[in-house]
Amino acid sequence: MSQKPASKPDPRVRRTQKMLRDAFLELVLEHGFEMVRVSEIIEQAGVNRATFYRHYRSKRDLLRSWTREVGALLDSGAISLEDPRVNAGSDEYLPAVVISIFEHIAVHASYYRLMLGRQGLSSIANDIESQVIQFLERRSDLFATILPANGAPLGMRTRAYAAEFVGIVKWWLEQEVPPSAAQIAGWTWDLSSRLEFYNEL
Amino acid sequence: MSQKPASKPDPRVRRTQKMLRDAFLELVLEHGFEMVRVSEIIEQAGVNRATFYRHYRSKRDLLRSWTREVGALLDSGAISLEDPRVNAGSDEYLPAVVISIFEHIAVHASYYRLMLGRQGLSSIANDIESQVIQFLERRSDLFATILPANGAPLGMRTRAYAAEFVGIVKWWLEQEVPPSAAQIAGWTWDLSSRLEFYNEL
DNA sequence: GACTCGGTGTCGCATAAGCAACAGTCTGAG
DNA sequence: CTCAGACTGTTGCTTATGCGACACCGAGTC
Repeated sequence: MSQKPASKPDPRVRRTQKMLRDAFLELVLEHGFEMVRVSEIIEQAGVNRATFYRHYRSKRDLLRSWTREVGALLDSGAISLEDPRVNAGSDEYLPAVVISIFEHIAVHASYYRLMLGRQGLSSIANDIESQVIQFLERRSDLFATILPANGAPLGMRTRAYAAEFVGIVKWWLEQEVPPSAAQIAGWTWDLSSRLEFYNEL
Repeated sequence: MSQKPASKPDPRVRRTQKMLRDAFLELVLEHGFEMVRVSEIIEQAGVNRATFYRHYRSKRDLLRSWTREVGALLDSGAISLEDPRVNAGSDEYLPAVVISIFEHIAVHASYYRLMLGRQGLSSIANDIESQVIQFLERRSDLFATILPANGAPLGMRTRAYAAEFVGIVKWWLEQEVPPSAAQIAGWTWDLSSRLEFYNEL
């Protein structure tokens, strides 16, 4: 879909990490983070104890390593910023990356609900927001030009937009009948454009 | 469930074989047996080519090896012949093994439909029936006493019962709303007891 | 014929995963 | 206190898998 030859790691590694994460997710959803034991994770995943510790130092580390991937996912999705598939003919410009990010979240909704839900692990939610911030800062070359400026420092706008984005995602994950990824992406983009509106005052 | 310490094979082996079988099943259902290439199987399964050939000599071998397990599954299920969990208090005696066999089939219904369906691979269907026959012969010590005799040679009764059983399974797999495993097991058992009825004539 | 081309099957080497054993920590029961 | 049990990390060794390379074989195609 979006990742092409981006340095393939060993398939065995991807497999076991996926098994461990799936098992972990299921157990946390069932019993809560604190109650989950490493021994339960590896049993559920069908993975050896030694193998678990070759990848993670603890269950918290498993969580963090997953969160770290958010940044990588954002980066890989950002490739499609030039992808003109969205609203190519429309007068509204909506970068495809925004949609693909929400699509990614929709696919992994159970993960994100675990991390960002109301009773979720707030420390992890902070980590995720940090990833978003760092992404925006990494790609400030892109967003500084795309996102309208209103005189406020770029750093401040970055932080504001990151927080706004995470807030929207949290709201989205709470909806009974959530709007489509494209729909929410459009609204999100409109919101970010309000800076331009202020500008015109 | 039914297998306890029965000589655990390497988890990695079980995993890759399951991945290969799942991929194979999906591809055969989609394109038919002949059209499926080994290279497609391994790609779908995410397994290396060399690994495939370490387990199977060809796609036919994959199929056969799976069929061979039918016998093992029957054997492992037959352990529960003494298990009195079914109809323990009823006047009807229904060996638990009969139910567990049908439960097994229900769980793997997609597999069995592939093998035994009308447009299925008849050679494999024959293999499966052979497995059932061999099972009944292996455990003739059990079934010779449980299944009523009517004077006909044991060999003939074995063949008749095996064919009957496979026929029932085929019918079961065709039903839109199939009866429960317990239900079909009860009927099957009743049918096998008709020999007793003939006896009383 | 020679020639790609796509698929098959096999090899040796590198590495991830499994396993069994171990010591360390904590908690609760006696 | 002491012991037992459960869980955690860690370690060497074994084994299965991944990988790349290779030869092989049809079926088209020039």
